[in-house]
Amino acid sequence: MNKKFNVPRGTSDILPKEVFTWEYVEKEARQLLRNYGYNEIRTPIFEKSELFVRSVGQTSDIVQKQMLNLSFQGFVEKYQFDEIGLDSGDVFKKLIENGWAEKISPTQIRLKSYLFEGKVIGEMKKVFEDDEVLDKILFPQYYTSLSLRPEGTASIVRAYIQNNFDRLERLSKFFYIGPMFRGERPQKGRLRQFHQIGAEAIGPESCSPYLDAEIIALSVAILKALGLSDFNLKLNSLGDEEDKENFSKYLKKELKPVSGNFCSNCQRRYRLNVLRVLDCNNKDCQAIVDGLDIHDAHLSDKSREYFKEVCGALDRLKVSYEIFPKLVRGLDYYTHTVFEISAPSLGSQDALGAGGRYSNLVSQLGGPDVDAVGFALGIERILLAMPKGDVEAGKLNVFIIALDEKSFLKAFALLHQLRDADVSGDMSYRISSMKSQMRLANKKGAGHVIILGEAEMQKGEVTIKNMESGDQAVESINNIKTIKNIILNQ
RNA sequence: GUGGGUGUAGCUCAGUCCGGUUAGAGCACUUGAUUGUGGUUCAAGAUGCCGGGGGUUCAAAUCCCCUCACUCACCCCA
Repeated sequence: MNKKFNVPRGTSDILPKEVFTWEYVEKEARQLLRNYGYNEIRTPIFEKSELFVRSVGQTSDIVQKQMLNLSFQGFVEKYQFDEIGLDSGDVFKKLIENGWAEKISPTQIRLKSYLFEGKVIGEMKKVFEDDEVLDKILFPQYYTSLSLRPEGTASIVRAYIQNNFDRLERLSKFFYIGPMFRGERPQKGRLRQFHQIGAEAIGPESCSPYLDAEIIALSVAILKALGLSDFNLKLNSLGDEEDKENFSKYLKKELKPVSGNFCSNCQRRYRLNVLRVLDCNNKDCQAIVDGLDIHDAHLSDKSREYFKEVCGALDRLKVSYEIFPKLVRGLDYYTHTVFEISAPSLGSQDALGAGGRYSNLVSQLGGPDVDAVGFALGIERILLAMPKGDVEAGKLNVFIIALDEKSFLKAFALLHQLRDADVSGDMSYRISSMKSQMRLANKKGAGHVIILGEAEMQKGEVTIKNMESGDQAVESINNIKTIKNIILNQ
């Protein structure tokens, strides 16, 4: 016997009976998104890896260990400095001067492991003052390859910039529905290929607290439309870039004496991105952080005012939320408003959706200096949290039963005439007993059955049976219109 | 990357602790219950490398070792 294949780990087939539910979710979401003035955009499911490195953030777990790199012969080149725009002579000269030459292997693997041990970044920073050069040396693969998208925002922003939307309109509102990919260990509510519904509002006029509120209200509205009610909305503001910077400094200072007590992850976070220490789940880390009394002191007056307006707008829309000063999110691009919607019923992977504002991402990716705000919802998690009721499966209008060879030919032709007239129908392609064909018709959920046998053939008629009432009618086989009307109960 | 759990019929599982006839159940499937009429009921039938490899034994689904897959949790996130 030949080898039997299974789906790759962390992926799954969405089978026909499940697709009805998926279509329902997508339909409801599309409807609402359009009601709110968002238009669908479809971007490739892979992009240059660098796009994600620069948007999601080098220090994020997504980039460091979850990105699925595409590699095939002739595409991922052996790493060469000049391919990523570095002068190799320059780089090596500097490295040799600083005694680093022997630590760098051609593939950079050794160097990367130094980074994860946290030993290298400070040292290297002294050698290369330019962050981008350092990046290219440390993560060359991200500058020479493609990756499956781990999230949607980066691609949308890229498309916004590439297509010069800022010249076209003052505010662009996009939504997307599609698969995302992360190389994590799968578990309940976490897959390597998962699907998101997301929306982004980008443009010079996107900096309004009412747009923050709209985005949050919209994500809540979609969940409610799908029958979800048991979820919590956590809200926070990180402030602008400067506030974030100040907050980081403040945290570094406050946490310095106790930083040795953090879990190993937070040891790294402390050095690379202190904010992330705040949402660590480790008990010890939480205890340390809880002792800090985090409030909104890190926010400038302007940022605090903005956040107040967002909250006010949400109040007006009667969207209930809870302010969570420790909510920081794992993607580096967020500024100001961040939010997360979680469902306690989901277990450990409880985030149904999340989002926030990202004021600097568009310009960071080479676009105009415009603001943006958005959210993403996880479809699989929505499905897990949705009330279990069955979504109506597609039913057939008619099932045609042919009882012998001669009637089969007529039946086959009739079936196609009806299909062309917008009647959904099917038949058995094997002539078997009336009983078994009736059973089949019933299983397919056919509303009516057309019977064609010797008796009908002689008179040029068909028998039409209503499967619900059991009533039968006889009609001329040539009278397609009347047959159709009976079948569709018109 | 680190732990725990589970792999037996198409599906959901019992049987494993304490080795012993022919490995079971429910659902699903096929056929039938007098001529060409479904759902409910009844009857009959088909279905298994007991995840894979190795070992112990007269004898292994059952005990031991290895391995693979799935799953849950840590981590991280949607």
